[in-house]
Amino acid sequence: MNDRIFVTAHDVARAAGVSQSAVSRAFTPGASISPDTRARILTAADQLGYRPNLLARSLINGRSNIVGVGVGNLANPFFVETMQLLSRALDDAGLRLLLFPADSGATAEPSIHEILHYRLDALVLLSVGLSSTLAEECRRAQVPVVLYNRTTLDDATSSVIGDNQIGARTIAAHLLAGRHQRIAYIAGTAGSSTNAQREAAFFAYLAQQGAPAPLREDGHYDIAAATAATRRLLTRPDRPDAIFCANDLMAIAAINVARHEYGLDVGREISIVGYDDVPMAAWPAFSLTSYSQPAEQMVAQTVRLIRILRDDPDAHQDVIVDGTLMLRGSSRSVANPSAYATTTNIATPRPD
Amino acid sequence: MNDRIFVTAHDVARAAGVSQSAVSRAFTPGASISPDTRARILTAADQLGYRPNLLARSLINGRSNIVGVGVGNLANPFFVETMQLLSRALDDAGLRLLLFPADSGATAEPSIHEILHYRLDALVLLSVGLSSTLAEECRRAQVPVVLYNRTTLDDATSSVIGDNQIGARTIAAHLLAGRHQRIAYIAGTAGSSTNAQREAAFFAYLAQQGAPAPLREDGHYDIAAATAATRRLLTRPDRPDAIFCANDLMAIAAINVARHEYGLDVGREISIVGYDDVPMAAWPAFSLTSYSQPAEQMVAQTVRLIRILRDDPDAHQDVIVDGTLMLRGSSRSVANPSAYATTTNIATPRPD
DNA sequence: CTGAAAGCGCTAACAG
DNA sequence: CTGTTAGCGCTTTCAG
Repeated sequence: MNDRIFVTAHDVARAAGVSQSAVSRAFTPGASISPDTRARILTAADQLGYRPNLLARSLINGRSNIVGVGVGNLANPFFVETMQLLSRALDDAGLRLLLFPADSGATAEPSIHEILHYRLDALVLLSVGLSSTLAEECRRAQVPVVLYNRTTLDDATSSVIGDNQIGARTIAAHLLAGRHQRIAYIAGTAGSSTNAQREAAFFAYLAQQGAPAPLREDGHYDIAAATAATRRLLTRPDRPDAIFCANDLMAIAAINVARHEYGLDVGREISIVGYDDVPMAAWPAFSLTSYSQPAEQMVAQTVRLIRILRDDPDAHQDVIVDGTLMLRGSSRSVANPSAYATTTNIATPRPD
Repeated sequence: MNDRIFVTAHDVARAAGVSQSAVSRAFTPGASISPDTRARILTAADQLGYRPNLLARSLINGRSNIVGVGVGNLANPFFVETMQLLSRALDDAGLRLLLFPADSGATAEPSIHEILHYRLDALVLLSVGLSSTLAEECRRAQVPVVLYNRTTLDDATSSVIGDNQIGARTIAAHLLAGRHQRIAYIAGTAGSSTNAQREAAFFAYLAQQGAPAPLREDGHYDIAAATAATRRLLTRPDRPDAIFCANDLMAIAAINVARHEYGLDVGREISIVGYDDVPMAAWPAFSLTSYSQPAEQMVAQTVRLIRILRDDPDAHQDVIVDGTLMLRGSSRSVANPSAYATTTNIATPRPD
C-alpha cells in the first residue's frame, strides 16, 4: 500500500503559530479573521504546499459540490456538444462533474448504485432512461435527478427537453409543402420519450393533413441500424421520396446510403431531414436540414434546475426549450417556407 | 439551506441491535464478521435505505478512488472515443471519473487547482498540456499525472502516445509512392507534442528521400483554421496534389473544401491523408486514408498506468502504442502498398 | 467474532 | 478576532 502523507491544517497551524481553526478560517471566504494572521497563515500554507481536503469539508456540510452525469452513448454529437457545454457550465457554477457510463437503454449500469454513495448534489441523465429502481434509490439517497432530453411520467423528477411535438410537426409540414409523395420515418430507440413524442406528432400531423401514413423503419438512434433501415427503404419498389430520421446521426447515415450506395441526388431525388442540428449537419458534405435542439440553452436550464434542486429537492419541474428548423440542401426547397411556419422558427442558414 | 438527513451507520446499528463498527464490517469485503449478524445488518440497512458514505471512507484511507480527467476539446472525435472507452475502463477498475474542462492550450483552467484538493488517485490529461506550475502542484498534492496523446520533457510524468514518428514516416512514404509532386502539410496546434513529432518526422523523411520541402499551413487542430488553411493551399498557382493533415478533423475539413469549394476529385486529383483514424474516416462520405491511433489500447495502457501509480507514485513511464495506416479512397492508390511497409502496419479496410 | 474508543481532516458553534 | 470543543460518518486498532 502506498502511504501518501499529506499536509494538514494542523501542520500549517503549527508553522504559523496559530490554532488549527484559524487555518480553516483563512481558507473560508467570509470568515472573521484579521488580514494579518490570514496572510501569515497563507504564507505558511503555501510553503508547506497545503490544500484543504475537500472530502473532509464535504463530510461536514453534507454536500459534495459534485454532480453525477450519466451518459449513454457519445456516438451522437449532440451529446458530445452537451457534455462540453455542461462541463463548463457546472465548472462556472463551482460544481464538479462525476461521469459514469450508462447503458442507453432503460437501466443504468451497476456502477451508478455506487456513485450514489457520494453525497451528490444532483444526478443528470443524458438521454438515459430512469429505471424505477434507480429513481427509488435516488429518492432514498436524496439525490435530485434531472433528465436531459428525456422525460418520464414520474412526477418527482425534473427534465429538460426540446419541443419534440412542434419540431416533428414542423418537419412534417415542411415535407408536405415540398409535395413529397411517399414519406418515411426512421425511428429512434423504442423506449425513448424523444422518439415516442417525435413519432407520434409526426404521424398525427400527416394524418391530420390527409397524407397517407408514412413508411416506418427502426433505426435505434444508431448508425448501423439506420444504415440498414435506409437500405430497406430504398430497395422497395415504392421507394420513398422523403425520409425523416429521428436524429441527425441516423440522417447522416441515411445520406451516406442514399448518395453512395444508391447514387441518389439528396435534396432533389430524395429529401432527408434530421433532428438535433448537430454541428456536422452544417458541413457541406451533408448540408442536412434539421430541427435544432439548442444545447446551450438546454444546458443552461439544466444547471439552473440543479441549483434550485440543491436547496429544495422537491422543486422539480419540466422545462421545454424551443428549437428552429434549419433548412439546408438535403431537403427539397420550398418557395415560401414561412407559409407553413405557423408555430415555430424556420431558418435558412448560410453554410459555414 | 437545504438540510438533507441521511441514514448513518449508527441508525443501522441501532436498528439491528449491534455496534456501529459491526455495520462497518458488514460492508467491508474481507472483514471478520459472522454471516449471521452480517445478514441481519444488511437487512436492516436495506430497510432504512442505508448507503455507506464514500466521502467518509475516503477521508480515512486517504484515497478517493477518483481519477481526474482534463479534456481540452471534444470537437475531435478521437477524444470522444477515448472518453467513452476511458469512462468504461475506469468504471471496470472501480474508479470514478471526475471531469473538468481544460484549455487545449498549455495551461489548464483554474478549476483544476481546486479539483486537486480532492484526494485524486490520478490525473489524466487528454491532449492537454501540462504547465510547469500545474506539474508542481500535482507533485505537491501527490497526484500522479498521466498524459494521454501528449508527452513532456518532464521526467516525473507518465504518458501514453501513439507512434507519431513511424506514423508520419509511413504517410510520407505512402505519398511518395503515389508519385505526388507537391506535398503540403497542415499542422496542428503549435505547442503540442503530437504536432511537433509528426511534423518533424514527416519533413525529415521527405528530405531524406530527396523530395522537396512540403508546403506548410497552420490548422491548429481546428475545423475553421484547417478550412482556411486548405483554401490558402488550393488557391496557389502551384496547388499541392497531396495534403497530410496532422489529424482527421482537419483532414475532413480539407476534403470538404477540396470537394465542395474547388470541385476536386479527392483521391484522384488530390490526395488527402489524416491522422487518428476516427470512426468517421471510414464513412463513405470521406473514405479518409489515415494513420490509426488505437484508442482502445491507449486507454487500456492509461488505466494500467493509473493502477500502478496509485500504489507507487514514482513508477512513471512512457508508453508508445503502435498504429496502422488505413488506406482508403482519399489518397491515390498504390500498386503495392507493402513495398514501403518496412516499419509498420498497413491495411486496406473494406468500407463499413 | 464483537464492542469500545480513537481518530481521518475539516467546519462550526461557543466562549473569551 | 481567536482558541477550544464537538463532531461530520466511517475505519481500525485494541481488548475481550
